[in-house]
Amino acid sequence: MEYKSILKNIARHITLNEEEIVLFTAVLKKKELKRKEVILKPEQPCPFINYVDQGVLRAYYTDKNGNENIIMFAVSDWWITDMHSFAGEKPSMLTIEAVENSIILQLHKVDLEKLFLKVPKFERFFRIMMQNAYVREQLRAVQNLSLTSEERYLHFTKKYPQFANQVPLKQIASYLGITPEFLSAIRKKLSTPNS
Amino acid sequence: MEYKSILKNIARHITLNEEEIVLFTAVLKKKELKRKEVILKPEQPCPFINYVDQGVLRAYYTDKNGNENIIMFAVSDWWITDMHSFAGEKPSMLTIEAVENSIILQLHKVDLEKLFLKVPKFERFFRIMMQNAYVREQLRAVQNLSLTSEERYLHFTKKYPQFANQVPLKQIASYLGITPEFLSAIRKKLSTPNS
DNA sequence: CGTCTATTTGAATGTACTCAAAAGCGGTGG
DNA sequence: CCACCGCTTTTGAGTACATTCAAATAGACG
Repeated sequence: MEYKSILKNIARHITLNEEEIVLFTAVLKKKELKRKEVILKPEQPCPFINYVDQGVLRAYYTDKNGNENIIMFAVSDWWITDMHSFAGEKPSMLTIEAVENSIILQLHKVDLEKLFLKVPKFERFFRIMMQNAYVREQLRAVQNLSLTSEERYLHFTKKYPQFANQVPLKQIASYLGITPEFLSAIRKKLSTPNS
Repeated sequence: MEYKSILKNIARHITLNEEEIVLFTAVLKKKELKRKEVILKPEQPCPFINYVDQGVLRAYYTDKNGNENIIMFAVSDWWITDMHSFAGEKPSMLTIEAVENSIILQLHKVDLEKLFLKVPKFERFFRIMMQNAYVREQLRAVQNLSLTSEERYLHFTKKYPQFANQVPLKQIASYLGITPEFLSAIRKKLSTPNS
């Protein structure tokens, strides 16, 4: 079954019958992405949300100096989009790109709006999903304000051990809001038996 | 009408009939808060969300060094809670406190759950509310990663001019993630006709 | 008016950045 | 299969941004 993992993801919060499953899966668009393939560029509209079936994606903001600031990673079983653009139908600020070869399922906004009307349970599902996303961001804000760079790095590797292996140091540094050089120095310090 | 502003807030996203308005307003609990009055302390459960009818509230995290890190402010017509604690029924990490004399309307979790069953439209309302909260946090994350302290301060005063007047400098510094001394220096620099 | 807290000032310090260059690593083509 | 290319990671020196600490000044509230 192609949609096994996304249906399991949905089932964590709402229960769908056969008919609803068909309605839902019918609007999903599967995409296979190659490493470094970009699915969203700044200034474009972002009329879809993406479920990561396999692989890793990242979303980043390119600032006026040309630096990439990584806002989030998404591994298997995560959802990722530029929510600001998706919800408000505004031009995107972010780039979304595959970190490695990946498979995603895209859900388009028009299809989602129809789905809300036909199967109102999905309002509940997305309410809970948004709530979780908000909580995650709020926790991240707490950590950025209260922890040092070293503590944030340790917390990151503990919380997302899969990322630490799949994602280059440079990108982890960007996510943590520090330079790659400085993260390299932190790693060195942590690896030397403290003397 | 006591509930005029909260009903207008709701009406931005869903339409309620007379009966639904009664059901909703019946579960709201009005509270008058004095300056510095605390409505949530760390480790307590947080079974309510708060609508700010008048005044200003702040939510902050107290780290292991005893420093207060302000996560958010809420002025009139905003909602505030420790969403991590509210949604997950976990002990709170935050303190929520009135910055000045305020009036809030509290909505308790059990009442909200009942409301979701009786009036499913509220799932939609809170879905949109969570979505907006998530977008706000994501924008803040972008700014924290890509702007300097000075730029963040300017952005803050532009976006929330009401806060800059109602909230002490010390708390703005805490929200921006810098020390009061340094914010004072930024202000001084900005006020001197650049020479 | 006096007390308490917030803000400003300045000096010394530390954290993290920039820039430049070397070393490592993976993929590709000859 | 090895040599080369491009990109990532490491290293180090010098610098800038932001903090800590201490003390003076200003403001707010009872």
